[in-house]
Amino acid sequence: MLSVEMYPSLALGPQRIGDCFYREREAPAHMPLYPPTCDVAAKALPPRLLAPPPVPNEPVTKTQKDEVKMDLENAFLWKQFSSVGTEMIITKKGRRMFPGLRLKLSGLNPSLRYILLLDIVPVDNSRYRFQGGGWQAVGGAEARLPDRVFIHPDSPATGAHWQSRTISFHFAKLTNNTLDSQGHIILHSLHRYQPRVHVIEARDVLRWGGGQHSFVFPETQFITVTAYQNNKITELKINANPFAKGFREDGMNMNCDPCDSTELLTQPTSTSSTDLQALALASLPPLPDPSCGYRPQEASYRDTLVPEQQLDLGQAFMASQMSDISISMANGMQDTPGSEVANSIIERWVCVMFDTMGEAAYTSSFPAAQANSSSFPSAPLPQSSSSFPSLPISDPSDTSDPQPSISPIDYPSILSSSPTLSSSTTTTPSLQQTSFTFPTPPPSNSSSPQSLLPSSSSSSSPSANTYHTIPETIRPHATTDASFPAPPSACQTGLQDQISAHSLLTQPSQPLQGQPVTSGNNSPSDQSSAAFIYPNILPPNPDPAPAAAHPHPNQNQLLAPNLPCSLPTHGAATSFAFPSVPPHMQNLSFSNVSPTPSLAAAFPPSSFTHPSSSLPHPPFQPSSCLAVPSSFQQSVSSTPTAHPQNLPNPSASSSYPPVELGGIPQFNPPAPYRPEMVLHHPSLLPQLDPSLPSSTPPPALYPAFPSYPLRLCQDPHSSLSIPFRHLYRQHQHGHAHPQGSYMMDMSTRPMF
DNA sequence: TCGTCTGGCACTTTTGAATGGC
DNA sequence: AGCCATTCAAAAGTGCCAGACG
Repeated sequence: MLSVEMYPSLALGPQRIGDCFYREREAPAHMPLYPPTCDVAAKALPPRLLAPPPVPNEPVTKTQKDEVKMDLENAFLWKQFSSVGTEMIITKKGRRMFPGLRLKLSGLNPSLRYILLLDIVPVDNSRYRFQGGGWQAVGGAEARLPDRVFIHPDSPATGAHWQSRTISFHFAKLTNNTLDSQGHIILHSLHRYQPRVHVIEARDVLRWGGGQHSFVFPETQFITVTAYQNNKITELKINANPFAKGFREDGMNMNCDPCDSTELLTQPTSTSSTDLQALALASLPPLPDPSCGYRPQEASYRDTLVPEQQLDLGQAFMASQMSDISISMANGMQDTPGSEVANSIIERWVCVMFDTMGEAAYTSSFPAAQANSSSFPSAPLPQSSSSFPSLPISDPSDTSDPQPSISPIDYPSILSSSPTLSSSTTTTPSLQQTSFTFPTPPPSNSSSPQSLLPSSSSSSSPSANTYHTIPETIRPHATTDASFPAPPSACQTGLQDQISAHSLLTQPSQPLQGQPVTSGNNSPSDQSSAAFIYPNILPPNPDPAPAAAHPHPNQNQLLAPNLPCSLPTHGAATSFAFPSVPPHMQNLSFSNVSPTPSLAAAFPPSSFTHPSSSLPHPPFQPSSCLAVPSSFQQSVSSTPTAHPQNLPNPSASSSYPPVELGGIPQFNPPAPYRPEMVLHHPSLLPQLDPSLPSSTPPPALYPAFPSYPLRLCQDPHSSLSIPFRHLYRQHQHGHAHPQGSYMMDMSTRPMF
């Protein structure tokens, strides 16, 4: 089982959230500085502070927030890699991602502060092997590793800050070292992952956990490797990565700054990314199908707003903490015991937040993912020629590309609600629905009129209103994986692409996802046969039916409920135990949650099941569920209706009772330093495998993962200066860190 | 034997300190 | 003394390769 022994790093102070912050500049050699721990606060933290704010009795309808839109600026580059089958090197010391995630945010409230998180979740429950020029699933995935979240160094920062520059997560590193103590994101080699970005409001020091938006860019899926398998990928990396310049035959120098976490936007579009892409692409073969050309820059995924959670921590507390955090807070820092408490509280809050986030992630990210992935293979839309997959993009400057580019598809936000924890003060229920805008239309998608595409970058883009959805569903295995490279059978026209949110919701129910996987198909042999051919090899028009017919071997297992929280099948739904979480915390934001329909929509069962997570965790209650009110759970679990088909209109779906957010006055300007933080949180581990039926608990491929209850442990290192700490999933029995560090204590997790 | 992983290597970029000039 | 620009060395990132491991 997972335990501290197994993951020593988990117990390390640095791992903690607070520790996650470090100042890049200050640290020599880019070594993360782990400030002193701030555990003391925890000890000092008065119980009352720990207690979550009371849940508002009545959800207040919250005005729809501005739609938050996120664009993947270097989507073009990602697309290039995706078309070949993106591979990411992981090393023991940690390896940066390339391409990195370069994002542009819009729709944020300039005055509010937001935290940006990056997490990487497995796409399916398979292990891959590069064979015959493609990636094939060759077996079950390995036991899931501690989940870590990378918090953007600039976090928290104002909406104006985020929107004024290109946001890059290049600092995030991937490692295969399960004992990693550097806070890197731990992944298994030869597994397929999907990065996700979460935007969380931090309205004020006292109240964090406002609306949450999660974004998934299907083209950013990748397979982890310790050495590149596909020469094409190597070529792309060498051509596009400045650090690999030495390997270029032509010595082409790419103009890009790999190190900028955020790039100030002097222009509407980040030139650097564009230039980079252009340069990188220059050497690349042209895309076969221009008609399907999509404009990464313009494309944007729209997230769904996650229920807001508020924690009313208390100003004094928050102020002190924030100051300590070195996050410049307007309120100034008070060096008082309160600060310590604040830290602890924050950590606690983070745990909770992530729990809720997890849900959010499910809602937003999954849907998107589904849509996306599905779009490739099973996209309902007509167009089709999906040349997308393996075709290289010829025109580096796709922006300039005269050819019709596919307008970004806006996916209806699956779930947008901001259930606010009712703080003592006001609670405004806010449901927000945002649509997902898929930056990259299904790969092969046909050209959609540009006009249709709202440029994500432009704040003015009206896209917010439109919920365009791509009816595609993601399939974890074989054909479904197509999301990645797979050539979509059809290209979407912008108009066509625009699908009502409702349709989006319903789509999940479509054949692919909805269809239950038969156990018979699960045989290992089947797996190999059904092997998903990573990128190119996918059949032009993957037939959903076949996919269903040849589910990944693991699928059976995958059958587990999509949502961790929705594990009712396991019977866990109601039984969640969150030792560390106060009861009311659990109920926090969701008390008002509207009935299932919305939830179901948000979390289509089929679409979310992640084999690894879901399967193994029978009883498991993801921490993500932590914040979920019982009602929510019930809805989810009880709502088999979750099937998209049954789902009500998306708009309706966003029925979460809004949690009220306190308006925090001012966050100080972003801290000068670049703190990085990695969190372990179960909640953020949604399952990307849509195809799995939620209703039936899958047979366990792996020993079931027990639940991951959140547990706060005291950490001797208290560093008031650091607001956040890494949260680790720890075995429930997890030994409290000797030093008493706070950790996410995940309930027992079997070690394999 | 095969597949995978690891560490070292050469190369490049980035960063910060040191230096010099104004 | 302060500011700015330039230079240099160290650190870090990159892919390649040979060897080790299971």
